[in-house]
Amino acid sequence: MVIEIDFNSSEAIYMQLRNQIILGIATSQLQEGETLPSVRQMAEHIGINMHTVNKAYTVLKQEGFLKLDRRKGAVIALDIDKLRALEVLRQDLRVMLAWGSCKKISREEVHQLIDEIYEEY
Amino acid sequence: MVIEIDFNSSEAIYMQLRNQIILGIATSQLQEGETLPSVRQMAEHIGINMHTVNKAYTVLKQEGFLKLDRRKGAVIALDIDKLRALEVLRQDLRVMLAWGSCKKISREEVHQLIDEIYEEY
DNA sequence: CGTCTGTTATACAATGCATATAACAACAAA
DNA sequence: TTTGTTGTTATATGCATTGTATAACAGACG
Repeated sequence: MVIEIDFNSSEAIYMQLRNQIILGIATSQLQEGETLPSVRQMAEHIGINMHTVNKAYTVLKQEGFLKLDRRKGAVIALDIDKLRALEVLRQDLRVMLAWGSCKKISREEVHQLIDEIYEEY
Repeated sequence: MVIEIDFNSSEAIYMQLRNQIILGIATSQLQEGETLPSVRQMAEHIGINMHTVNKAYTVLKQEGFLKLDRRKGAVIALDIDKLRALEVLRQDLRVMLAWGSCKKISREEVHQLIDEIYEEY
């Protein structure tokens, strides 16, 4: 799986890495049980510091996407709390859709956008 | 319109204020041409610093929600670049839906969530 | 033993956030 | 014209975040 970091982005590097790994899981490029490169390997590969990768992994662990094992390294392991996830998603979508609504994006256009994005999976 | 800031939130105060104003516009509690309280009044009202309000207003201006007038103060004025807005929304939704997909939230559940949120408008 | 793993600690510089005080120019109303 | 308001700008301080750097530790494996 290809990881690309935009060093000119205002988004934190560890968040970019987090997002790309989540996208990788959603698109089945990364599958449950699969191991990610170690923090040192990944850091070397991307050209960033070890601790920045470690922070991304720690966040992913906290969010229920990874399990960190001293033996095996970072393993994709999904912990699913669906009710909680739906509530988080609802709060995030509220602001985002309000933003879109102000930009005159209709409900139908949002639905279409959702379908287009889900086609990528 | 009631503004409520959560000082314990990890989200920046100026972003909370920005989001609530956007929600206010989307729900028609704030309408085009209406003036917001001045930076000093709003700061006094919420109990935060003037510059924090100013930053929120500046962001909203930059995003095309406000016009700042030395005479009238901060006026709701929507500048709509729909093509650009759709692209921004798509990028944000991609990560968010990937996150939800990992949490086993189906396409249909997202559609339903969208409808529920749009009901609030 | 040597090498890998995640983990932790410390330090440093740069940036972002929030506050504080102060001043300025432009406008409105007294 | 004076007074008060507006957004705007400047400077300063304290604190947290971000990213980097170096280092060490304990557990696991060959």
